[in-house]
Amino acid sequence: MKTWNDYKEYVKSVDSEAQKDIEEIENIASIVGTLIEKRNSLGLSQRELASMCGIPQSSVAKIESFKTIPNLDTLLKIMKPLGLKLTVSTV
Amino acid sequence: MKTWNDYKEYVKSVDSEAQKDIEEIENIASIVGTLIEKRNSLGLSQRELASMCGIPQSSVAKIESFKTIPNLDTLLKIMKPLGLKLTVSTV
DNA sequence: ACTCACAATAGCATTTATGTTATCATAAAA
DNA sequence: TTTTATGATAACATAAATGCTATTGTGAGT
Repeated sequence: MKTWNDYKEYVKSVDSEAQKDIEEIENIASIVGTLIEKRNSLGLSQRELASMCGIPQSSVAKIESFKTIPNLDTLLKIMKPLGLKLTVSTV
Repeated sequence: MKTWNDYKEYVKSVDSEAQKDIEEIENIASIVGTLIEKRNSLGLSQRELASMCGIPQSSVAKIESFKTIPNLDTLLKIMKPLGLKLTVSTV
């Protein structure tokens, strides 16, 4: 069983430019992962959350399952009822 | 001369559901505004920043002038060379 | 077995962001 | 006055997200 790190190292060995793409993927995964955890910790189903956001359940599912990368406005719509906010800070 | 707050109050008086839309707009404006300030403080032109991101200058301009709301991945591409990161936190 | 809630997915239309290239208006500098 | 750099914008094609509706597979509970 290969781990995510195994794939990461492989991709970087094949494509030296992959580093920043990988960082971006992990960044997105981290943000979306936080959404999922928060939704679960609040005991909300995708349908419930979606109706709070005013977006369809299918859109929530696509984002949570990494089928699509959300727009900033959609992301904020979802974060709002979860009590989450997006902050820009310096590295 | 009407201010942004004047328009805000007017819209809210006409549409009571407008509150969260307004918050979302201000949230996006805050994030994009930070990008603009940071780019300027670094003395970078849109063209220079765009080439660092691997995206066209027109895309940067459209986002900075609020012609489009960026995707999460595009936003992260732009933030990277500016030394900015996106953080999810609880309200 | 049956029901129920759930996440995932499918098909389709529509909207929107993105890429590409080029141009425009402006202001600053030569 | 004539470059030069800059941000904004235009037109078009393509890619992608979203909305809408419905369905599927799965697991929990009855």
